[in-house]
Amino acid sequence: MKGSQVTIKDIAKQLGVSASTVSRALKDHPDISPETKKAVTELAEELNYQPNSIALSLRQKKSNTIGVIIPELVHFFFSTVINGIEDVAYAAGYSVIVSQSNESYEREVMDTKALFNNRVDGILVSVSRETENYDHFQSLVNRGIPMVFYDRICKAINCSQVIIDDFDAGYQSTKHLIDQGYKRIAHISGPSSLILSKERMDGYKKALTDHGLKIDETLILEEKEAKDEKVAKELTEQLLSLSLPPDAIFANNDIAAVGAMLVIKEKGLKIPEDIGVVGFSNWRFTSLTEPALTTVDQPGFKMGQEAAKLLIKEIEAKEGEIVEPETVVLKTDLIIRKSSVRK
Amino acid sequence: MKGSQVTIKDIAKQLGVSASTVSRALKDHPDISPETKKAVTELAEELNYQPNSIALSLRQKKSNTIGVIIPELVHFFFSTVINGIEDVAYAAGYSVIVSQSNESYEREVMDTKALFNNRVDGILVSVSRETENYDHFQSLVNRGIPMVFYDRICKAINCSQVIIDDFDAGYQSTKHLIDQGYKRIAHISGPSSLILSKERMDGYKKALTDHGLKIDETLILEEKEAKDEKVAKELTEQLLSLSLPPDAIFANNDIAAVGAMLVIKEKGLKIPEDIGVVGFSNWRFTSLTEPALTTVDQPGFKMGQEAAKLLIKEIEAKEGEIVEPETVVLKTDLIIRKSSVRK
DNA sequence: TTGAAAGCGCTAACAA
DNA sequence: TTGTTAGCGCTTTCAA
Repeated sequence: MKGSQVTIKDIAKQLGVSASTVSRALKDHPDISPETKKAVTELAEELNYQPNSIALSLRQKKSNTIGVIIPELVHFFFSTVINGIEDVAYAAGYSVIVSQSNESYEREVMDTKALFNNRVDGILVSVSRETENYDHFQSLVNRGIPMVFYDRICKAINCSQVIIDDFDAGYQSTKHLIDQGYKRIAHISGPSSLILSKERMDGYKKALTDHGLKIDETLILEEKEAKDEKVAKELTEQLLSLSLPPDAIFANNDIAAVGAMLVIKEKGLKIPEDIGVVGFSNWRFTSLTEPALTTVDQPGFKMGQEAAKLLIKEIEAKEGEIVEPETVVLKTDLIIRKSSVRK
Repeated sequence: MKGSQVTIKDIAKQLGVSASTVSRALKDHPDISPETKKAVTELAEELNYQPNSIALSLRQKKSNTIGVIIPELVHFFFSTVINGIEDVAYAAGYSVIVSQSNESYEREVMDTKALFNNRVDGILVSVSRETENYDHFQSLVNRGIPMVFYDRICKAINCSQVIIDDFDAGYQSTKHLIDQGYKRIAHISGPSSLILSKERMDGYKKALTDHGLKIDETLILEEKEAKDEKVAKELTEQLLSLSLPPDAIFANNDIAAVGAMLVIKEKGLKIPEDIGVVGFSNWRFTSLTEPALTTVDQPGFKMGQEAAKLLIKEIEAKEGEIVEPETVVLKTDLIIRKSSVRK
């Protein structure tokens, strides 16, 4: 912010007019004479005048910035979401500030406050794995800050949200395994604190019962802590050493899927012949290196776009106008390769 | 930015003092009486007063924000860099605005201008693959905006920079292959527009000549366009169909390495028995799913930290003080697994 | 120890 | 058609 910038005053002085004239000329106000307009715009061009967005923010009480709280940037899915957000935000003239909670409740609370202090016009949130208390969000909503939840939503707060149809994803994944003739389908689920974990599991259960299979609770294991290669492998070990082991696994995430796959290989079993695996892939190249896995593809870019659109709509609603919270539901795709299907 | 915020004026009015007194009390100015101080801080607390950072920015001509230009967020390496940047920036009281160039020169130019207009106090840059003209950076540097380059640097501009010792990485990677007895080592290199591509290649060449091996230009292929699975596979096909094919490949990046590996497998060859592969891994789980690959691990987090430190040091240098550009060089690690080494 | 006033860069109501 | 003035929220010099 160094290197003293050209201001409206500088232009005004050089042209011997007032600052307001320059201001008006620059925004093509109808009152200003064509000559003045021309002189102003030309000099502005010449001096490479750039409006000071901070002064504008102060004046208009609007920062033209949106804040994003994201669990972790390193996941393909989430970084893709950011791309979608930027796509829409930039086009609408907003800057984007991204804060990572790193799946920590404490960090999330700090980030929320920091964004608020930075006077963002609105916030996009995907809650951390740890979060079970939502006061930090509610208090901002109460103050009238527009907020939209994406992916990891928060039912307790009445805001717009963009979600993936996780029930359907769970259902389709499980059905895909059933269709190939697998009978004992296990599920490695995500932490029960996340709504989407429950949705996926419900989809899984519904698919089983719809197709005349029983729900066997011994085949459902929860990955409680953070996603971790070791944990995923242990859970798979546990499943495979059951007296009645599963013949297929529906994994809640990429690591769980890959962990399962590694353990299965170690045991000398083959995918998909001996055991079928379907997993969510937050991770870019799962299907590139692991053609035997069927993966659930999540529409991250689209999700980012939709969330940003909703937020900007709320931000730009006229004062007093009430915006009814909306819910956008996006479908996943099942990426099936020949080599991931059992005949 | 809605929900009218408590201001210094509000506090002043309620307490029957002036705004300047409140301002001073809040920053613990020695002139203010303990009683006033107490009254002010207590009321501020009660009303949940938060200083308006935009007004502060305007007043102090400092936004306490740093801008980051990054080629693509979806790569593990780059998102890790962001983590490092945030780590240092937040601790020092700075916000971070991230812009992705998506490896596009045009986008990069736009991003640079946008950050400047947003009045960031300084910019961290990793140049896009396409960039060959650096005027957009030079003009900001000329205006006195502190700028630090990381990873993909720009020799033409005299700024601080944080780089990876890519020569050493190329050397070590190649040496690792030589040590295992491979004789015809190919190199899939990155675009020659990036300095680091050249460095890696020079390291590769030096390792060969240091160990009595000849440089065979037919074994060196450049991956010109964007990183792409298909291109990587084609290049490998090309290498393997040479009349004198290589017995090892040093790949410039993750995709090239994985692409090479896939083609090798398709041909019925084995890694590392028939052919050795070493690749840079910008990608999180290469070594998890591909234990046969030896990977070069790049210290992204550290790089982000160092770059942010240098930038903040420059930003906070006293007016007029001259900060000599510094270069920080970080070493890579070679991640070698038992299964990636030929006996 | 405190207050008044000016000003950061910009806009907009009001006046001319 | 243009200028004057006030003010967004804050800090700081100068005066009291």
